[in-house]
Amino acid sequence: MPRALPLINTTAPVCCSPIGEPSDAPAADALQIATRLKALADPSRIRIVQDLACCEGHEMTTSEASALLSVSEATANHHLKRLQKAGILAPRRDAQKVYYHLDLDALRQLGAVLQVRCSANCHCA
Amino acid sequence: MPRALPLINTTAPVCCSPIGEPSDAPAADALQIATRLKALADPSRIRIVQDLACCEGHEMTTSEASALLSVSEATANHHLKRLQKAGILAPRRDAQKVYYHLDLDALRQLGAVLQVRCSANCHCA
DNA sequence: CTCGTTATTAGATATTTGTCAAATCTCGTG
DNA sequence: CACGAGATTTGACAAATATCTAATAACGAG
Repeated sequence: MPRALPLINTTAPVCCSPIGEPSDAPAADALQIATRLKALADPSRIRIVQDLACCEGHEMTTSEASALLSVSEATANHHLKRLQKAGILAPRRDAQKVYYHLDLDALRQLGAVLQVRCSANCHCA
Repeated sequence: MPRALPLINTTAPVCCSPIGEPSDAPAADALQIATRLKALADPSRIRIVQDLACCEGHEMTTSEASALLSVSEATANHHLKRLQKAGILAPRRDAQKVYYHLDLDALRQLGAVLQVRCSANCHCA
C-alpha cells in the first residue's frame, strides 16, 4: 500500500542532487504522486471528499453522489471509482447498495507530501 | 491572497450539512482547491517542485527546467508559468535570466487542505 | 544600434478526461 | 425464476491540456 512520498527526501544525504542528474527514481515517484493528486484535482471529486470528510465514518452511495453533484449516476460513479482507484475511497456493499467512505490515512498521507521541509543550511550550487 | 481552504470547516456548527443541500459555497471552494491541485497534479510539475524543495531558496531557470525534464524550453516554460499562476512559484529576473523559486507558504497551505480533521462525535444522518 | 542569449508566445496536434445516454450487471424479494 | 432497485460498463463527444516547432520579445554586451 501507499508509502509516504514526501517531496523532499529527508533520508537523503545532506542536500539536493544537482539539476540534470537523471536517476529516474524521481520520475517514478513524481508519476505516483501526480496520479494521486490528479484523482483529487477535480471540483466534483473535491466536493465528494468534502462531504465525506464531515465526520468520521460518513458514507455515500452513487445515487447520493449523483444528487450532491447534480450529474448523472454514471458520472457520479465514474468519480467515485476514480477516487477508489487512487486509494482515497473504499467501498462497502450492503445488499443492493454500495457505500463509499474515506480512507483518512491515504488523504492525510497525500497532504503530508506537500508539507515541504526545507533546511536553510544547504550546499546547493 | 489564498486563505486556508480546509476540506472540513472547523468553524461550522457541530457537524456536516446534509447531502443535497446546495448552498453553492462548497462548489466555489471546491473549484478553487481543484484549480490549485491541478497545477500540481502533473509529473513534470511535481519534479520541478521536488527539485526546488530540496533547499530553502533554491531557484531554477527555464533552460534548467528544460534539461531536468528533457523537454523543449517552451514546454518547460509552460509548466513554470502554470505553477506561477497557481501561486506555487514566483519569478525573479536578473539580466536575461528569470529564476523561479517556490512559495513555501502556498505549498504548505495546499497540504493543509488535505489534513482532514474528523470528529467522532457526529450527528450525521 | 546590432547581435547573441534566454524567455515567452502562437499555432498545430495528440492525448486525456468529464459528461451523458443506453446497455448490462448485482442482489434481494416475491 | 422473474422483477425492481441500485450500480457499473460501454461508446460517443466536447473541452482541457501536454507537447512540439517556429516566431517573437526582453535584455546586456559590444
